[in-house]
Amino acid sequence: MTYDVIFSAIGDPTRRSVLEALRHQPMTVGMLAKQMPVSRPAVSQHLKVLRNAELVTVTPRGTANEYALNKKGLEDIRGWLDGMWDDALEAFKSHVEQKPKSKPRRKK
Amino acid sequence: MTYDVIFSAIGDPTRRSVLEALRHQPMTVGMLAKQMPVSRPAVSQHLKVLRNAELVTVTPRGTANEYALNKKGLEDIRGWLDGMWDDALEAFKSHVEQKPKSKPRRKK
DNA sequence: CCTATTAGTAAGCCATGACTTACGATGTAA
DNA sequence: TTACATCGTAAGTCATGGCTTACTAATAGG
Repeated sequence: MTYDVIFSAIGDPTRRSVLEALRHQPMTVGMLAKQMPVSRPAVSQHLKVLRNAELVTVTPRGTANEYALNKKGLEDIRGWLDGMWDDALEAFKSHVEQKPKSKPRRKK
Repeated sequence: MTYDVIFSAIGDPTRRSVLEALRHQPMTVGMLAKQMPVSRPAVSQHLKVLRNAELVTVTPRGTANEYALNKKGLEDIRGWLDGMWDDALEAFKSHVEQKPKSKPRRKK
């Protein structure tokens, strides 16, 4: 697992739309494409990226492929976020006593 | 606030490096640039994006500009993540009884 | 079988954005 | 004031990646 793969995956708005469409129930590629502004192959390519980032899983059902959210990827994101928080809170605490700011700059 | 701005901001690996460098203590642009593989103007441009996403804050100190993490952006990310979880957990539960998968495809 | 449905891949186009160098603006200190 | 340090922005280059239109593969059903 690399954060690069995960964050570049959710960095794309179309892919986030896919994830949000899968929040309530699994869907096939065709169903997803039908409610999105891009073509089915485009959705297919996005799903490949999401699969690689372990953000979705696939289950073949006949000729259809059913995609669903994958907890793994979401947990990875949470892990990164928690790591940021822990250290950040420390940093915030040790900077409650702010040093004085310099005088404001003249506007151009 | 838009998730587009936030997620496209953290989608870039260099910008995530910046955030991680700021986890422990605030830093100036020069300090950040010194420990990164890109030029100072590049860092400056990234900081502009991070500022716009409310992921960092600036404090002028003389001619130097000190950047620090901004809780706001991190909280926004957590918000998105929590939203995904709530609905996703429901979906997971209602699919514990899996329908049978079709027979596997022949390999090409 | 033969056809229809569903989906992944290949190839190519094109916009977005990440980077560099050059420059201008601001604040500090002698 | 002059020189220096620090920074943001402008302009231009170039690679990345998201999209479309073919095309191919695989399964279900008559």
